Amino acid sequence: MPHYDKSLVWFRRDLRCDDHAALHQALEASRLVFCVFIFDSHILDRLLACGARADRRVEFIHSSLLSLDAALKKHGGALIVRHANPVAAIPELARELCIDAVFVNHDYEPDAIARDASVAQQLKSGGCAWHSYKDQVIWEKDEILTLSGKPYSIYTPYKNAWLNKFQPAAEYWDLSSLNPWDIQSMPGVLAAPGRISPIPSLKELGFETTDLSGLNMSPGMQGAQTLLDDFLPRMKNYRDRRDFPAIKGPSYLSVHLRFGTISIRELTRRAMQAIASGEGGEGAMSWLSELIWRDFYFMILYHYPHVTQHAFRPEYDRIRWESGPEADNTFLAWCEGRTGYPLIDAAMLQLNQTGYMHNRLRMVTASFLIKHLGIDWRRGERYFALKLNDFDLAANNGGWQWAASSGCDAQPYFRIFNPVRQSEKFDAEGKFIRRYLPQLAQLDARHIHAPWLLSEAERVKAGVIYNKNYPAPIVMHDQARRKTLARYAVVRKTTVHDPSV
DNA sequence: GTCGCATTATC
DNA sequence: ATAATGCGA
Repeated sequence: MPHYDKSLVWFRRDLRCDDHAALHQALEASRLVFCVFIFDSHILDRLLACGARADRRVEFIHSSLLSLDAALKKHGGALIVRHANPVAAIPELARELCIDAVFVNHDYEPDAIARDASVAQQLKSGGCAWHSYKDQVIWEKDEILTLSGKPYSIYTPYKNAWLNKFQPAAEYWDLSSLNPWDIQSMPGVLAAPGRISPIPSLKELGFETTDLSGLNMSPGMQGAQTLLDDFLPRMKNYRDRRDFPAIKGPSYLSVHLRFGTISIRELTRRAMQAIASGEGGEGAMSWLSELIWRDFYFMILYHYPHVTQHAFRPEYDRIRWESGPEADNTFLAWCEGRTGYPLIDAAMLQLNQTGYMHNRLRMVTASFLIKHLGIDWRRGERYFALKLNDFDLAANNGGWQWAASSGCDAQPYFRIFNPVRQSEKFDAEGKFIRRYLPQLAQLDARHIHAPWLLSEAERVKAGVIYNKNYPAPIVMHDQARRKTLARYAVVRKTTVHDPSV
């Protein structure tokens, strides 16, 4: 690595200044280090085109940038923030500041890879170096391969290989590869340009403030640390509590992992230390496994970028999904939580009202859209992308393809979640349902999962009136199940012989 | 080639 | 009990 006079760290989905690979490397190799974030005008325009002037994610980023800027200022630096097309703006800024090298962390999304390639090419032709580092995953793209040198497509062997990548040590694993990237005691110095324009306000970006604070969502590194501190004592219970939407089982850190306001190495270290010390119970391994799924889906997206458009398994693109006005209506009913299945509707209301949906419910609602309403999983994927605060292309796509049975290591196509069984199992008392559907609150725990099983008189007695305050079920499970099995028959390689013949 | 096995179930 | 299929060693 040559030594540079002036470098630029381009922040993207890594909005923190601790344990930051690119920032560390820049400070290692440069005399002065400038920092920049670009609000990508393409992305913001697309959000505004959807009418989303109030987007929690834009506010989350904006607020996280203010804290990042404040933290950088404490060390003599500052965050340059611009609203532009980064493909033009980064080379431009590099020229303005006479930058010798730009440092970033790898991004694995197809569009981001193309964007980075274009920026890197321009910089290089202008005599500026480009350095990109692994930061947002533990083991990336080509670090975990099968014995034949190919990427894994089945999670369990991938996970085993992922774990085995850590050398054994006296304390279980050698975790030195998870040590934080040092920022504090580096040779390089953070710098701020002489004339720096203030960070644009949300309003100047074309957006409005949202209900982030009302939702008790704290952006920035501090917000992430608060959540982590809250989760650490609960980690050992994670496996046993994670599946119940009415209780506080998960860490709620996904949005911070999305924007990099916390380091994946810190979380992984915490989990693996808890496992090694024996204090993590079953929960720590179960939580670590979720972090490994995250690496897995980044790896899949990198190697198989076609998954953003097509099924991972091509034969699943042969499926004929429901389309036309009637399908549009059922899709809208699903979006708005009007399916008549209380758990589904409560989950969709949680998503619509808070931008969050419990993981168990992401599976149940996805399965319902695909396998009860017969609607193309891509439509559901797009809706989640629009609504989820923690939306991440790799994980969202992986999850939807899993539910559609079309992905790598997906659930088998003939496995169709029964929304009532799921409701009875994971919200037995109906506590979560009642939180979002107060009109069902008077139904007792036995009937709240399937109100249509009550007589009309009993429903009315509990204050539930069809087409007035709650809809009749949009589809019946048995019928939908049979229809879906028929729909999925096109993916079968063999024909089943009728045993009676 | 062969064999064990596969996140989150359902009836 | 089920009821597939192909991955990965």
